Amino acid sequence: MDRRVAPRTVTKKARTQPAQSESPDKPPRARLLVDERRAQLLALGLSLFAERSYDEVSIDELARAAGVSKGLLYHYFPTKRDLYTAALRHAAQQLLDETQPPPELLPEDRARRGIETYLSFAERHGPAYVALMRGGLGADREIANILEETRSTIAQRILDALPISATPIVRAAVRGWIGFVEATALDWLAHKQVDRGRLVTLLTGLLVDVVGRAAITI
Amino acid sequence: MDRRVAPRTVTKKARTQPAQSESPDKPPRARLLVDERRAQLLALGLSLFAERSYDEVSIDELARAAGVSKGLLYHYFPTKRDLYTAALRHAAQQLLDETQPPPELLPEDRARRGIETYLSFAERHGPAYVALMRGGLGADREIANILEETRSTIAQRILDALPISATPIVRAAVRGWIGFVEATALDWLAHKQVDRGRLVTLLTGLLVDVVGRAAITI
DNA sequence: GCGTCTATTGACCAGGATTCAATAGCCAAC
DNA sequence: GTTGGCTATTGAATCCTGGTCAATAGACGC
Repeated sequence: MDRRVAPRTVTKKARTQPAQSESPDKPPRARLLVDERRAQLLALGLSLFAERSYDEVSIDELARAAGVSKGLLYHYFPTKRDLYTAALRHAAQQLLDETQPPPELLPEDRARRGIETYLSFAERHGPAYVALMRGGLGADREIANILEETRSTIAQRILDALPISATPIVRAAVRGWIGFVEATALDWLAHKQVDRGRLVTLLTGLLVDVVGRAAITI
Repeated sequence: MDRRVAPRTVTKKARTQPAQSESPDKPPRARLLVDERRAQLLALGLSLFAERSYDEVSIDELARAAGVSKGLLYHYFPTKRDLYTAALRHAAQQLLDETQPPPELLPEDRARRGIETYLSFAERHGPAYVALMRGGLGADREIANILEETRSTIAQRILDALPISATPIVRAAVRGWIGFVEATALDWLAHKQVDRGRLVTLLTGLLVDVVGRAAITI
């Protein structure tokens, strides 16, 4: 996570390098491709917002860390919150991608594998995962939507793999189970008291219980 | 939810009412008892923060809605966030109080009753409950702590009522179950697709499943 | 009525989000 | 290799909102 952009586009020619010692080390304007810069800012935002809360991270800090002017941030993201939500969306998508289990596996294995990769993601990204899930920002619409969609996508994957029809109660149960997974993942990250394998086993088995009980609940 | 304080302390004497038409309707300073004022501001804060996110509600708006100067808010709450957390804490405590089931009931009935009152609370307070749970504010420490303590208290209640010892995995499972309840409650509020009684039955039965499965998970 | 206590005010300040006209890399055409 | 144009980038100015503080004005006891 290098917080300073390597002025690679400059190295080609290294022209207009006045070598004036006006300021100790003032890197010349680094002009990147739009996509590169956007990706850089996104990644930086993600890493900063993962460690500290939304308004503990100022635009100025963000800009300084990126080695870029404040104005440029606004060129890429119309508002601070947009940067935040974009970063969140990015992380959420990454989570969805990684936890998509190979379709050739048997249903039970798919479930287990999905849970395993989910926990891996949580463990690997630590604070970012917490930020993603606790996502809050005080019930902000946009944020809530991102989380909502993410959960919804996961729920749909599960429902699709189920041999029974997705009645409202089954659907609710699956949503609940996702809440269960999030809660235990968070708890697990915080305390690391239970063995990872046991947790996976518990979660997998529980999915069966949950769906089963939902199906027979009158 | 009247957003203007009735100047009740003034009605006693109604003195120094100059009746000058200097401004259409400028209510005289209403001097309340500290506790009253504090309670009023807390309630107002809760209602506003329940509807819109933390920084969509400005101090100015809060003050205007309370019919009070900005400075007074800061007399009662050292910071905007303090007001927010105080309101949140208040709501959380209320939730805990209401969901405490009568101790004379049998364990199963206690569980059922607790869940019922929990859902009632969620239903009755609607947006406030959502704000409480989604509470985030970007993983702000203080906020997270309030939610953490609330969940922890509920978990402890359950663990105390359990006939088995609270091993780490059982503890984790109970935490997970609480996450399950929150997720389904939120979903239920949003869609109201499943019958309340069925949901209670599902949640109650699941608590048993969860604890049982946790206890036997190797 | 008068003095005291303190709840309340409103003008002020500071810091951080946002805007925008001006600047400067890079590329292509000559 | 110079010139012109496109646009990524800047930084100074603005605006908004959270937070401060000395001054004001209800209530109450005397």
